[in-house]
Amino acid sequence: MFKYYYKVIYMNNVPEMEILFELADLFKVFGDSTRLRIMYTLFDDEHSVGEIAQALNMEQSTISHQLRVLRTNKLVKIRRDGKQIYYSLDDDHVKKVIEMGLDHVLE
Amino acid sequence: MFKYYYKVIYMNNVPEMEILFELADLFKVFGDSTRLRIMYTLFDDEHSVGEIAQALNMEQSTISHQLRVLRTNKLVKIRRDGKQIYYSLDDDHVKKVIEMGLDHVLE
DNA sequence: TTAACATATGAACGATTATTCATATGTTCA
DNA sequence: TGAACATATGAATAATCGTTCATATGTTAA
Repeated sequence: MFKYYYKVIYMNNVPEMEILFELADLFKVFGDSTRLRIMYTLFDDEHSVGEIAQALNMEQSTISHQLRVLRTNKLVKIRRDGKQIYYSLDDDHVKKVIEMGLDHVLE
Repeated sequence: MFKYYYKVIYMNNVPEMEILFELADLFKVFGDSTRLRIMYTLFDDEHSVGEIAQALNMEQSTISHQLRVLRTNKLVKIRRDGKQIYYSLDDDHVKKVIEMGLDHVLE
Protein backbone atom coordinates (compact mmCIF):
# COMPACT_ATOMS: atom_id res chain seq x y z
CA MET A 1 0.00 0.00 0.00
CA PHE A 2 2.79 2.43 0.83
CA LYS A 3 4.51 1.09 -2.19
CA TYR A 4 1.80 2.71 -4.25
CA TYR A 5 2.34 6.09 -2.68
CA TYR A 6 6.01 5.91 -3.36
CA LYS A 7 5.51 4.89 -6.92
CA VAL A 8 2.96 7.57 -7.67
CA ILE A 9 5.01 10.28 -6.08
CA TYR A 10 8.05 9.12 -7.94
CA MET A 11 6.19 8.95 -11.24
CA ASN A 12 4.84 12.44 -11.02
CA ASN A 13 8.08 14.16 -10.21
CA VAL A 14 9.99 13.04 -13.25
CA PRO A 15 10.25 15.05 -16.44
CA GLU A 16 7.21 13.21 -17.77
CA MET A 17 5.16 15.69 -15.82
CA GLU A 18 6.19 18.53 -18.05
CA ILE A 19 5.18 16.45 -21.02
CA LEU A 20 1.76 15.92 -19.51
CA PHE A 21 1.26 19.67 -19.50
CA GLU A 22 2.19 19.85 -23.16
CA LEU A 23 -0.14 16.96 -23.79
CA ALA A 24 -2.98 18.78 -22.07
CA ASP A 25 -2.36 21.76 -24.30
CA LEU A 26 -2.53 19.53 -27.34
CA PHE A 27 -5.82 17.97 -26.30
CA LYS A 28 -7.17 21.42 -25.53
CA VAL A 29 -6.80 22.16 -29.22
CA PHE A 30 -8.85 19.10 -30.09
CA GLY A 31 -11.40 20.00 -27.46
CA ASP A 32 -13.23 22.63 -29.47
CA SER A 33 -15.96 21.72 -31.90
CA THR A 34 -15.09 24.42 -34.40
CA ARG A 35 -11.50 23.31 -34.63
CA LEU A 36 -12.58 19.70 -34.80
CA ARG A 37 -14.97 20.46 -37.62
CA ILE A 38 -12.24 22.32 -39.45
CA MET A 39 -9.90 19.37 -39.13
CA TYR A 40 -12.64 17.02 -40.21
CA THR A 41 -13.23 19.20 -43.25
CA LEU A 42 -9.56 18.80 -44.09
CA PHE A 43 -9.66 15.03 -43.73
CA ASP A 44 -9.99 14.40 -47.43
CA ASP A 45 -8.41 17.43 -49.02
CA GLU A 46 -6.90 20.87 -48.57
CA HIS A 47 -9.27 23.84 -48.47
CA SER A 48 -9.00 27.61 -48.43
CA VAL A 49 -10.14 29.70 -45.49
CA GLY A 50 -13.18 30.89 -47.40
CA GLU A 51 -14.19 27.40 -48.38
CA ILE A 52 -14.00 26.22 -44.82
CA ALA A 53 -15.95 29.21 -43.55
CA GLN A 54 -18.63 28.57 -46.11
CA ALA A 55 -18.74 24.85 -45.44
CA LEU A 56 -19.20 25.39 -41.72
CA ASN A 57 -21.37 28.46 -42.19
CA MET A 58 -19.25 30.54 -39.85
CA GLU A 59 -17.52 33.92 -39.94
CA GLN A 60 -14.32 34.13 -41.92
CA SER A 61 -12.50 35.66 -38.97
CA THR A 62 -13.61 32.90 -36.67
CA ILE A 63 -12.16 30.30 -38.99
CA SER A 64 -9.01 32.32 -39.45
CA HIS A 65 -8.49 32.65 -35.71
CA GLN A 66 -8.94 28.94 -35.19
CA LEU A 67 -6.75 28.00 -38.12
CA ARG A 68 -4.02 29.98 -36.46
CA VAL A 69 -4.44 27.94 -33.31
CA LEU A 70 -4.26 24.75 -35.34
CA ARG A 71 -1.21 25.96 -37.19
CA THR A 72 0.58 27.08 -34.04
CA ASN A 73 0.12 23.57 -32.75
CA LYS A 74 1.41 22.07 -35.96
CA LEU A 75 -1.83 20.34 -36.77
CA VAL A 76 -2.33 22.03 -40.12
CA LYS A 77 0.00 23.48 -42.71
CA ILE A 78 -0.55 26.01 -45.46
CA ARG A 79 0.06 26.44 -49.14
CA ARG A 80 -0.39 29.81 -50.77
CA ASP A 81 -1.92 30.03 -54.22
CA GLY A 82 -2.62 33.54 -55.36
CA LYS A 83 -5.01 35.29 -53.05
CA GLN A 84 -6.06 32.13 -51.30
CA ILE A 85 -4.29 30.15 -48.66
CA TYR A 86 -4.95 26.46 -48.65
CA TYR A 87 -4.87 24.57 -45.38
CA SER A 88 -4.31 20.86 -44.98
CA LEU A 89 -3.63 18.46 -42.13
CA ASP A 90 -0.01 18.52 -41.10
CA ASP A 91 0.51 14.82 -40.48
CA ASP A 92 -1.28 11.56 -39.86
CA HIS A 93 -1.25 11.88 -36.09
CA VAL A 94 -4.15 14.27 -36.40
CA LYS A 95 -6.32 11.68 -38.06
CA LYS A 96 -5.21 9.00 -35.68
CA VAL A 97 -5.94 11.01 -32.57
CA ILE A 98 -9.39 11.87 -33.86
CA GLU A 99 -10.10 8.31 -34.91
CA MET A 100 -8.97 7.01 -31.55
CA GLY A 101 -11.31 9.46 -29.86
CA LEU A 102 -14.12 8.40 -32.13
CA ASP A 103 -13.63 4.84 -31.00
CA HIS A 104 -14.52 5.95 -27.52
CA VAL A 105 -17.39 8.21 -28.47
CA LEU A 106 -18.94 5.60 -30.73
CA GLU A 107 -19.00 3.38 -27.69
CA MET B 1 -22.70 23.19 -24.32
CA PHE B 2 -26.38 22.96 -25.11
CA LYS B 3 -25.93 25.83 -27.47
CA TYR B 4 -23.79 23.67 -29.68
CA TYR B 5 -26.20 20.81 -29.84
CA TYR B 6 -28.84 23.29 -30.85
CA LYS B 7 -26.71 24.39 -33.75
CA VAL B 8 -26.16 20.85 -34.90
CA ILE B 9 -29.79 20.08 -35.16
CA TYR B 10 -30.82 23.47 -36.41
CA MET B 11 -28.13 24.31 -38.90
CA ASN B 12 -26.97 21.16 -40.47
CA ASN B 13 -28.14 17.72 -41.32
CA VAL B 14 -24.90 15.83 -41.56
CA PRO B 15 -25.21 13.08 -38.99
CA GLU B 16 -21.48 12.95 -38.35
CA MET B 17 -21.63 16.48 -37.10
CA GLU B 18 -23.31 15.65 -33.85
CA ILE B 19 -20.64 13.10 -33.19
CA LEU B 20 -17.98 15.75 -33.72
CA PHE B 21 -19.53 17.77 -30.91
CA GLU B 22 -19.44 14.77 -28.62
CA LEU B 23 -15.86 14.20 -29.66
CA ALA B 24 -14.95 17.78 -28.78
CA ASP B 25 -16.46 17.24 -25.35
CA LEU B 26 -14.36 14.13 -24.92
CA PHE B 27 -11.14 15.86 -25.88
CA LYS B 28 -12.02 18.70 -23.56
CA VAL B 29 -11.77 16.21 -20.74
CA PHE B 30 -8.27 15.24 -21.83
CA GLY B 31 -7.34 18.89 -22.22
CA ASP B 32 -6.68 19.59 -18.58
CA SER B 33 -3.37 18.80 -16.95
CA THR B 34 -4.85 17.85 -13.61
CA ARG B 35 -7.14 15.28 -15.21
CA LEU B 36 -4.30 14.00 -17.36
CA ARG B 37 -2.09 13.60 -14.33
CA ILE B 38 -4.86 11.75 -12.55
CA MET B 39 -5.29 9.40 -15.50
CA TYR B 40 -1.57 8.94 -15.75
CA THR B 41 -1.45 8.09 -12.06
CA LEU B 42 -4.03 5.39 -12.73
CA PHE B 43 -2.07 3.95 -15.63
CA ASP B 44 -0.55 1.17 -13.58
CA ASP B 45 -3.06 0.64 -10.82
CA GLU B 46 -6.18 1.79 -9.04
CA HIS B 47 -5.83 4.47 -6.37
CA SER B 48 -8.04 6.12 -3.78
CA VAL B 49 -8.94 9.79 -3.89
CA GLY B 50 -6.62 10.56 -1.01
CA GLU B 51 -3.73 8.75 -2.58
CA ILE B 52 -4.12 10.68 -5.79
CA ALA B 53 -4.45 13.99 -3.98
CA GLN B 54 -1.28 13.27 -2.04
CA ALA B 55 0.61 12.07 -5.09
CA LEU B 56 -0.24 15.20 -7.05
CA ASN B 57 0.02 17.43 -3.98
CA MET B 58 -3.39 18.96 -4.60
CA GLU B 59 -6.55 19.58 -2.59
CA GLN B 60 -8.78 16.59 -2.00
CA SER B 61 -11.79 18.48 -3.31
CA THR B 62 -10.00 19.41 -6.49
CA ILE B 63 -9.23 15.78 -7.19
CA SER B 64 -12.73 14.76 -6.29
CA HIS B 65 -14.26 17.31 -8.62
CA GLN B 66 -12.06 16.19 -11.48
CA LEU B 67 -12.62 12.52 -10.81
CA ARG B 68 -16.30 13.22 -11.20
CA VAL B 69 -15.67 14.74 -14.61
CA LEU B 70 -13.64 11.70 -15.60
CA ARG B 71 -16.30 9.36 -14.32
CA THR B 72 -19.12 11.22 -16.03
CA ASN B 73 -17.23 10.74 -19.26
CA LYS B 74 -16.70 7.06 -18.54
CA LEU B 75 -12.94 7.38 -18.43
CA VAL B 76 -12.58 6.02 -14.90
CA LYS B 77 -14.60 3.63 -12.81
CA ILE B 78 -14.82 3.13 -9.06
CA ARG B 79 -14.64 0.36 -6.51
CA ARG B 80 -15.66 1.00 -2.97
CA ASP B 81 -13.69 -0.55 -0.14
CA GLY B 82 -14.71 0.63 3.30
CA LYS B 83 -14.24 4.35 3.65
CA GLN B 84 -12.14 4.64 0.55
CA ILE B 85 -13.18 4.69 -3.04
CA TYR B 86 -10.68 3.33 -5.49
CA TYR B 87 -10.56 4.75 -9.00
CA SER B 88 -9.17 3.03 -12.05
CA LEU B 89 -9.17 3.58 -15.79
CA ASP B 90 -12.42 2.46 -17.36
CA ASP B 91 -11.04 0.94 -20.53
CA ASP B 92 -8.03 0.79 -22.80
CA HIS B 93 -9.17 3.63 -25.02
CA VAL B 94 -7.97 6.03 -22.36
CA LYS B 95 -4.44 4.76 -22.56
CA LYS B 96 -4.53 4.66 -26.32
CA VAL B 97 -5.77 8.20 -26.71
CA ILE B 98 -3.08 9.47 -24.37
CA GLU B 99 -0.38 7.44 -26.06
CA MET B 100 -1.50 8.66 -29.46
CA GLY B 101 -1.29 12.22 -28.22
CA LEU B 102 2.13 11.58 -26.77
CA ASP B 103 3.31 10.47 -30.17
CA HIS B 104 2.56 13.95 -31.42
CA VAL B 105 3.95 15.82 -28.45
CA LEU B 106 7.15 13.79 -28.47
CA GLU B 107 7.63 15.11 -31.94
C1' DT C 1 -25.16 6.31 19.51
C1' DT C 2 -20.62 9.34 18.67
C1' DA C 3 -16.00 10.31 16.97
C1' DA C 4 -12.91 10.06 13.30
C1' DC C 5 -12.03 9.60 8.74
C1' DA C 6 -12.83 9.53 3.43
C1' DT C 7 -15.17 11.45 -0.18
C1' DA C 8 -18.60 14.49 -2.47
C1' DT C 9 -20.79 18.81 -3.36
C1' DG C 10 -22.30 23.80 -3.82
C1' DA C 11 -21.11 28.52 -4.25
C1' DA C 12 -17.86 32.02 -5.48
C1' DC C 13 -13.81 33.80 -7.59
C1' DG C 14 -10.33 34.23 -11.32
C1' DA C 15 -8.61 32.99 -15.36
C1' DT C 16 -9.00 31.37 -19.93
C1' DT C 17 -11.10 31.40 -24.41
C1' DA C 18 -14.32 31.41 -28.56
C1' DT C 19 -16.70 34.59 -31.17
C1' DT C 20 -17.80 39.03 -33.30
C1' DC C 21 -16.85 43.50 -35.24
C1' DA C 22 -13.91 46.56 -37.33
C1' DT C 23 -9.87 47.09 -39.63
C1' DA C 24 -5.29 45.91 -41.41
C1' DT C 25 -2.36 43.25 -44.49
C1' DG C 26 -1.49 41.04 -48.64
C1' DT C 27 -2.48 39.52 -53.52
C1' DT C 28 -4.20 39.90 -58.27
C1' DC C 29 -5.51 42.19 -62.33
C1' DA C 30 -7.69 46.04 -64.82
C1' DT D 1 -1.38 52.90 -59.74
C1' DG D 2 -6.13 51.46 -57.45
C1' DA D 3 -10.13 48.52 -56.97
C1' DA D 4 -11.61 44.07 -55.54
C1' DC D 5 -10.88 40.14 -53.13
C1' DA D 6 -8.80 36.79 -49.50
C1' DT D 7 -6.94 36.39 -45.21
C1' DA D 8 -5.14 38.01 -40.70
C1' DT D 9 -5.37 40.56 -36.49
C1' DG D 10 -6.65 43.39 -32.28
C1' DA D 11 -10.00 44.64 -28.93
C1' DA D 12 -14.16 43.69 -26.54
C1' DT D 13 -17.64 40.70 -24.83
C1' DA D 14 -19.72 36.64 -23.05
C1' DA D 15 -19.44 32.16 -21.61
C1' DT D 16 -16.91 28.29 -19.73
C1' DC D 17 -14.13 26.12 -16.38
C1' DG D 18 -10.65 24.90 -12.60
C1' DT D 19 -9.71 25.74 -7.98
C1' DT D 20 -10.70 26.85 -3.20
C1' DC D 21 -13.41 27.07 0.96
C1' DA D 22 -16.90 25.49 3.69
C1' DT D 23 -19.85 21.96 4.52
C1' DA D 24 -22.51 17.76 3.62
C1' DT D 25 -22.74 12.78 2.98
C1' DG D 26 -21.26 8.32 3.93
C1' DT D 27 -18.44 4.65 6.33
C1' DT D 28 -16.13 2.33 10.21
C1' DA D 29 -15.11 1.26 14.83
C1' DA D 30 -15.54 2.16 19.73
